[in-house]
Amino acid sequence: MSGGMVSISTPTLRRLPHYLREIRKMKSNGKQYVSCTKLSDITGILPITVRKDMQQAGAVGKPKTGYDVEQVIVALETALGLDNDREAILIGAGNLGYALLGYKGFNLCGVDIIAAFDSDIKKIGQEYHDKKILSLSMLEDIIERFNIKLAIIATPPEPAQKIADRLAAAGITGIWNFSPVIIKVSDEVVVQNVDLTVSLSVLLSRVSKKKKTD
Amino acid sequence: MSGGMVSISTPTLRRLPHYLREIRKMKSNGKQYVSCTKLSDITGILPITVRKDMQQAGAVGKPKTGYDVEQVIVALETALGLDNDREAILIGAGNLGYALLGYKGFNLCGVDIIAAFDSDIKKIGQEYHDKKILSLSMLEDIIERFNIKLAIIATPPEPAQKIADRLAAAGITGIWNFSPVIIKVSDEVVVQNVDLTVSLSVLLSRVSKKKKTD
DNA sequence: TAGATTGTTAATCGATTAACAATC
DNA sequence: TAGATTGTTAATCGATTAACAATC
Repeated sequence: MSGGMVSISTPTLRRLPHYLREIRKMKSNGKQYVSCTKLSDITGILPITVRKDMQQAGAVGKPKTGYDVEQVIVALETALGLDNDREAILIGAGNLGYALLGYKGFNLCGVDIIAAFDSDIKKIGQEYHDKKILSLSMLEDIIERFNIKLAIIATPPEPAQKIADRLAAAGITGIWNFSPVIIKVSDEVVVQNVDLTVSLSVLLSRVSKKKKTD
Repeated sequence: MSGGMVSISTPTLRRLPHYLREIRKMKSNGKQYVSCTKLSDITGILPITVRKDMQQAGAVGKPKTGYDVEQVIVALETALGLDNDREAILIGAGNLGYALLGYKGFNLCGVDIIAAFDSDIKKIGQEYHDKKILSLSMLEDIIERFNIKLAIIATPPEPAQKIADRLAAAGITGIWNFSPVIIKVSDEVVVQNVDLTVSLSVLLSRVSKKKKTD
């Protein structure tokens, strides 16, 4: 659909979901138009930044009125790749895996976890949040049979790289990695890391810096 | 202790934990020195970037030999604010909260969750991963009595802002926010967001962009 | 010594912000 | 019309990368 041949920068990509969430709220409140200044007020992001982000997302607005809510939602969803539903699998049904299996935010992104894998025989065959836990030996079979492209790694760090290798070989193109380790994959696979120790460290650093400068 | 009066940039702050993790491994393997090129090989980060990061962290190395493992660990821990232990509380004992209560990564950061809070009467009084679930009405009391400075918000988005207001008023200076909403606080409080919907959206966007350009 | 590595200074690149024109 | 808002072009800022000197 044209519109977005331009590549979207990572900082912008990170802000888009916030706009989308707020605009969806407005839509359900019956609003028809939204302006950058309005979004700026809500999110705390500078109006000019919002405008630039909208531009990158391929949204087109009308001077004075702003952006059509329906249209801008479509633009943002397309830019974020939420426009087509996706099925995902999860590897590692520990504490974090369990929480992710019950996480509702996935629906907002059009993602549905169809199965989870673990190596613990005691877990295999059980259901967590209505999702079946399968043996890791079935990994490739399920990926290929259901043509899965998206995988979530929620294992300890040690097996993460090997799991990633198996996923890539089986045809996975996107890996959401919660394991605190840097995973190396070929260029065809996209890895998005959520390293909680990194995030916590950044918080601690900022807090103690603030304390020092007081 | 001088060393680090210079403020550390966010991108650098994000990379430091990776170096720290790998250098700790080296230490336990008996290594005495580590070079930027070595760290680059392991992490995939450019050597010059590693060197610049080390500089920001206040690490001092020797030409030809590299950085003393013991010394650089101290430097990184100090830069990351991991040098003093911290007690934290958690608000919202749902799926995610439960997982966080059992998360081992906290120890690596010197953080210990001493209690969790929830509004659900059925949960109050129970123990998750050996941590007591307390009533939200006791929030301020516990924070002040134990002089807690760090809080983790793992509630749904709706109550998050109000919780944050209560936390700030009670003396919390650092908030780790897992709720998918932008929290507004005064300048004295540091908020670090872990918005899973944002992270997942970024992944989806990258995957679908890659698909288009093939 | 020679060579590898750190430390430092400069160049490049990209994101943010500012200024202003266009338009409904 | 007047004013608010988008769209666009330019300026600023900061992070990354490159080049090279210093040093063990």
